[in-house]
Amino acid sequence: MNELATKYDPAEVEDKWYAYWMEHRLFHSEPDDREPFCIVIPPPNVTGVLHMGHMLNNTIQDILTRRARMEGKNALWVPGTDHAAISTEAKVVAKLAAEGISKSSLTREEFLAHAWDWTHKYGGIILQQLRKLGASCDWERTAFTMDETRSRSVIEVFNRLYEKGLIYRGVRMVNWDPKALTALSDEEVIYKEEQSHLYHLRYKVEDDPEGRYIVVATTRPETILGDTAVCVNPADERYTWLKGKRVIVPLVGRSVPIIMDSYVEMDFGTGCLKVTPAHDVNDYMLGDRYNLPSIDIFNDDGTISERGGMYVGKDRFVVRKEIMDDLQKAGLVEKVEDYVNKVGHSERTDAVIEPKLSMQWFVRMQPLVGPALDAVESDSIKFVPSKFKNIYRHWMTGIKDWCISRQLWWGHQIPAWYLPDGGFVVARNVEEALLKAIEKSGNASLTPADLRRDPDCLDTWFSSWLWPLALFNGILDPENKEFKYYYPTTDLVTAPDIIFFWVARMIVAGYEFAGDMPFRNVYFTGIVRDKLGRKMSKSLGNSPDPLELIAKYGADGVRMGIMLAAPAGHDIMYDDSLCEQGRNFCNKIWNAFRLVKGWQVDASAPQPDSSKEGIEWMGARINNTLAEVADLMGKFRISEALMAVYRLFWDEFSSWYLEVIKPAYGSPVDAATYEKTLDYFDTLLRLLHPFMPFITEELWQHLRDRAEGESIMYARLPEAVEYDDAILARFEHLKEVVAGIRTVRKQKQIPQKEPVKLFIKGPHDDALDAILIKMGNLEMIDLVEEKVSPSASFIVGAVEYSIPLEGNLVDVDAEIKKLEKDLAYYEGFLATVRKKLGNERFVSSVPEKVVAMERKKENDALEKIEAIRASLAAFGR
RNA sequence: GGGCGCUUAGCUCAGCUGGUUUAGAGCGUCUGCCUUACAAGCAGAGGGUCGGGGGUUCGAAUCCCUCAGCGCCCACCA
Repeated sequence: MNELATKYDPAEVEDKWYAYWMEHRLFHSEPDDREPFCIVIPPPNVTGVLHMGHMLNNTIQDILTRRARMEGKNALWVPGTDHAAISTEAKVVAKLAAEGISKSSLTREEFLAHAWDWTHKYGGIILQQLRKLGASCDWERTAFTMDETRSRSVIEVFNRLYEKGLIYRGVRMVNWDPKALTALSDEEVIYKEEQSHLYHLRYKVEDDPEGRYIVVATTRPETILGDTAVCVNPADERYTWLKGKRVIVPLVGRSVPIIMDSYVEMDFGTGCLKVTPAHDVNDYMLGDRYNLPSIDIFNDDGTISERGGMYVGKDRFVVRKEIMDDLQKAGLVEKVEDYVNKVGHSERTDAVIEPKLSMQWFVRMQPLVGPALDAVESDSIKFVPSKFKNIYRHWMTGIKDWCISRQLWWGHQIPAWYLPDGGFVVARNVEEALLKAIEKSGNASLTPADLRRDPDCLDTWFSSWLWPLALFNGILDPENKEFKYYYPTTDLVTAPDIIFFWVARMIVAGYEFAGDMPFRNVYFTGIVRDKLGRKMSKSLGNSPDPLELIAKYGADGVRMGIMLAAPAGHDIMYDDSLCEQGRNFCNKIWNAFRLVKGWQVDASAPQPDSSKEGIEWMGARINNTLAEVADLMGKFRISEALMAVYRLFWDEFSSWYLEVIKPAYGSPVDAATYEKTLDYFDTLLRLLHPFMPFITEELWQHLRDRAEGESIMYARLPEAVEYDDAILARFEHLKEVVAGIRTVRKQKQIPQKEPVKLFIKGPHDDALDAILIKMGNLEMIDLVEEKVSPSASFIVGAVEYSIPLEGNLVDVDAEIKKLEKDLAYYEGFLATVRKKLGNERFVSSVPEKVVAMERKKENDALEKIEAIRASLAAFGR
């Protein structure tokens, strides 16, 4: 094995092992007698590409899945993609536009053909990218939110909810996206603070002999075209004289009534509110209450319509400027103030949302949320971190109806058919619709051609919310074996920004359609930010390309890098240097392997005592970490678990254990030590595998002879067994002694190769003497009553260690200074301990255990102080 | 305007049902080393009094109050 390169080359092994895992179908899972473990992937947009958020998210899912598999569970990670209605349709529309084709010139079928072409061309790229990461998804189960089973599930669910009276169709004020030309749900509107203006406009009082006017403050002057009233607070004495009067809308010249409603805040703006019922949620409410006409002045794309009467065809933001110019010229502007307000933007297109009155489909959510709320409240479904429970509860308790219709073609078409003479039926297909239509209309001569299907599609999330159910066909065939085995799934890993869009709704759907939770634990990742704390985004250009990172650092290195940066419950401050650390760690593992496999083994060689001692310690140390990692993983503290393994491998196994058992150069290692070392290496690789699948498979395969088809993926993770804490404590003491010797060597410039003598004064445990001699390169250890001079000494615990030196090498002043510094420290410490112990109330009111601990501290400090004093005395102090 | 969270070494974070040797880790920094597994490395060292202030307690990074800064979620003041 000596011909192995000194550096690990990930490119050489990653594709090889991924192909091997695929070839042997090692990711595939079928129901059996084992305990199931299941994760369903948050389906990425079918035509999307991998970004850092996916990297984080999927690395975590893979770690959880691989670990469960190695714990002997039947682990399944189901991959898939989302049709992403709005964003995919927008991409296809843009692509067609580039070719000079407008969507409106196409039939629905033609457009969908283009959309499917696009999906087949770009769809699944992201899943290929996940393979580069090492994702152990069961690709045989890859699903799509618009495939046959998922589509039928969506239609079924729509029908069931409709039959229960939980889906209705009606005219409501909805959020309109003038760019995507569709209605949106409330959740798809992002409110952003914007620097804007508050325009104070003059409305003349109609037929007023004195020519009086009132001043109305608005942020949207262009909407005066749709004004149908002006409202003041009835308690506002400034405006009592306006009662019963009418005012003239500036420029427009329309006469509108003054209405009085306490909704208006007297101390905001001028206390006068213009009312535009068609374009503002609150104005709509006022219009409703006072029976005002509603004038919709906008076209769907945000330009002014014929009904606006002026500026027809111009964009709303252009009109805002123009109308202000015209108002200015007409002397109808009182003043313009700077003003910061919140403006709703489309989550997908970023277009400014226009409140719009329109006919849409809605789900009544309130009757559905009960069990979902209770499940999280009672921790039946566990949220990690738990702070998201508050956010969830707040949303659920104030939940509003969900607008599910979208004016798109790409998606699940709403299963409603309109009858020729009015009315509609909801059905699972056109045949069923026809039967229902005939029954409803009493017209037996109806044919499918007489029915017109609702052209709109459903919100993407109306299919996503069924994901864990529909993946196992749990909607259409709830008694099937797979659904019964894998559902409820185990963990869900997702970003917190889709808690309402997706997580909450899945929980609702789980209880509504299957009577059970969709998953037991939800792990919310942080948001990946750059090292300046900015969210990674395309527009900022601060997001590295994950595939380039993998090419540079290896998939294992990148996985480790991102996990090191991802403490539970925090955003991720990502920096390339973390991947570098990951890559370096791979190299460390690689070289440890080169060392061990490079040894000659001599079956007849005796096992040195130092190796026996080292083996005993390493066994305990590994068990210690096994337990720690199990505990941390159970709490989803994944980066801490990784760090524990990292330190075990690097600091304990490589820096200590391997150095302890390493044979002299050119000498063989004894068989017992060698075998035990391979065992330990094997265990460490298993412990590492969920985090770094590729390098661990590569080395595990080479560590011993493996049969074709064998994989570390299915090697069982050892469970921690009992060990003696004293072994660990003893070794920690030894490390300090060795470090002390090294420090003396460094200060006195004594090379490691030159053996030294070590004199020990104080209680000495000789259990690790063989290691001490080897690691310190000691020619002898001697227990003494009095310190030997001249020498350099150091104290560990209450034991004084000294190395005799040529007199001229001893810097007496420095030695004394150091000892005095230590003495001061321990005397200070002793004082604080004694202060406690001297306190009546402490000794009488505190558990005995605590007092005993303080007494031990006191005792240890005293011993230490005594040792230091003795040392100083030897220098004549 | 509500609600939640955060502020601990240069950086990123543990510790927080108060007492586990007058604060821990990784990275970075500094000082020696190209010592035949690894310079993507080895060995050693330095570094914070726990955002400010007040309080409770025998004892507080850990509990309470308050101030400041940062972040997130929600909300119809145009």
